[in-house]
Amino acid sequence: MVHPTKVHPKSVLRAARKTTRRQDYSSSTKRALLDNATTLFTDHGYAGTSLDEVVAAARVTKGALYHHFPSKLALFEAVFERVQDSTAREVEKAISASKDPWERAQIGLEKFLEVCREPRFRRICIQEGPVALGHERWHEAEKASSLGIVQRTVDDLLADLGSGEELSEAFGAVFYGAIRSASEYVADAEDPNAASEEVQASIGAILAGMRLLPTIS
Amino acid sequence: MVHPTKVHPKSVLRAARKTTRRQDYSSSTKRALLDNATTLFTDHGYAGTSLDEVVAAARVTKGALYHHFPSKLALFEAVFERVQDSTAREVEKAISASKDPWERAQIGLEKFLEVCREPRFRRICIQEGPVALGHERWHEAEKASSLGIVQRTVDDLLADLGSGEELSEAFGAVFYGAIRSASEYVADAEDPNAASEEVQASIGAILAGMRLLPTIS
DNA sequence: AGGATTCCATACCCTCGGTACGTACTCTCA
DNA sequence: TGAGAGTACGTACCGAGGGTATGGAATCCT
Repeated sequence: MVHPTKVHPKSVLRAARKTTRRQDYSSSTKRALLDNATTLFTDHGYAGTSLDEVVAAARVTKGALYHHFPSKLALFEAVFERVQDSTAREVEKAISASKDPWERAQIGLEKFLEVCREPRFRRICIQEGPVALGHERWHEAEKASSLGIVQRTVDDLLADLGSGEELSEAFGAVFYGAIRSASEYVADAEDPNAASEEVQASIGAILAGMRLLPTIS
Repeated sequence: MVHPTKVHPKSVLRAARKTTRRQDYSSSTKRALLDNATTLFTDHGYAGTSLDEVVAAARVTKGALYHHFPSKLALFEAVFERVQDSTAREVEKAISASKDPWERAQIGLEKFLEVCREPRFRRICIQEGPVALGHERWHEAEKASSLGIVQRTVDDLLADLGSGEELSEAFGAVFYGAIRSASEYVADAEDPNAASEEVQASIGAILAGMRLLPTIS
């Protein structure tokens, strides 16, 4: 887009520093808005948090908020994507430790349950997400993130079994729902550690059973 | 609570007819409110429907609404419970056709997926419910309804296998999540009939695998 | 018959998302 | 280096919508 024909020396300096002080301030207030909005959305949900609360927590005014985000929904969307990305990256990184698809599934499940212990992802991405963004947009976003990870993992399992590929998407949806529900079961439990073990044993049993099947159809 | 010592002849007549004309009018407008609120909540969600729309559709005013329901949330709650109850009863009735736990599971799943083709239950009880009522209240309601059915079915399966009872609740949560997610997979599919078959085959495979396990732990 | 109660309408209040506009500060560029 | 342009906000206000207060008409009780 930008085609500077001549480069001013000062511009060179700024190109080295990459940002101006002004931009630093700006991105700092934007981060403050995102951070505080994240905690407020996590605690009170989308409809339950007012923008006045957000800007007060970030120590700015609505003018600042609406300079950075065109609407409350856009603010939530930015929060949503940040939480989603960080979670997905964490799980993906843990999974990459192994090559065996069954081990990867187990590691991924364990890591996912661990991440969900903190309510951020559960509340923002699982509970509020589909309602605030709409089921359509939410599903698209999940397909590119958590659901995508589950889908690829399931595909690997089916490939290892050598059958059931035509049920790939259905299995992906089923397992994703199972994992989501499991994360809430763990979060609601009085003893989350024990609950996590239970859930891992349950899904582990399901996977073990599938391995025993001669073919899947 | 009520201990009528003497029964007035007129009261006897009303006891026979069971309701007065006035009560008929009242319950009629209440039903109109519930019906229209149900379709509006289904189409636009909880936050997306205004009470003005509801009362306009029911051809009454906010005075009438607030006479019957103390708040918007209470209105939603009434709608929620009605949809939830009718759905649960339908599934329960279908399940009762068989005694074999594995067959009951299959029948229940099929019926549940069929019921979820109509968006009422999905939107109101699955999507909006937890956000509008709060996760706590929603989970309690589900435990007494759909989740309860799934839980009892799962318990029967584990009992038939003769192991895994200590994982009962975890399995219940996992399967319930799987089924919920499956219903949305079916609803979003271009060919819901085919998608329903896929999902039933997937969960069927999972159940078949579990039957092959010597023990579950 | 007359008071009590139910059922509902009307008018109003308050919160909150969003907009219009003003302003101070900074960056650019001659 | 200083003046114009643009950025990053702050302030004041609007309108939609949930909720309330009040009143009245119909009905029920005795």
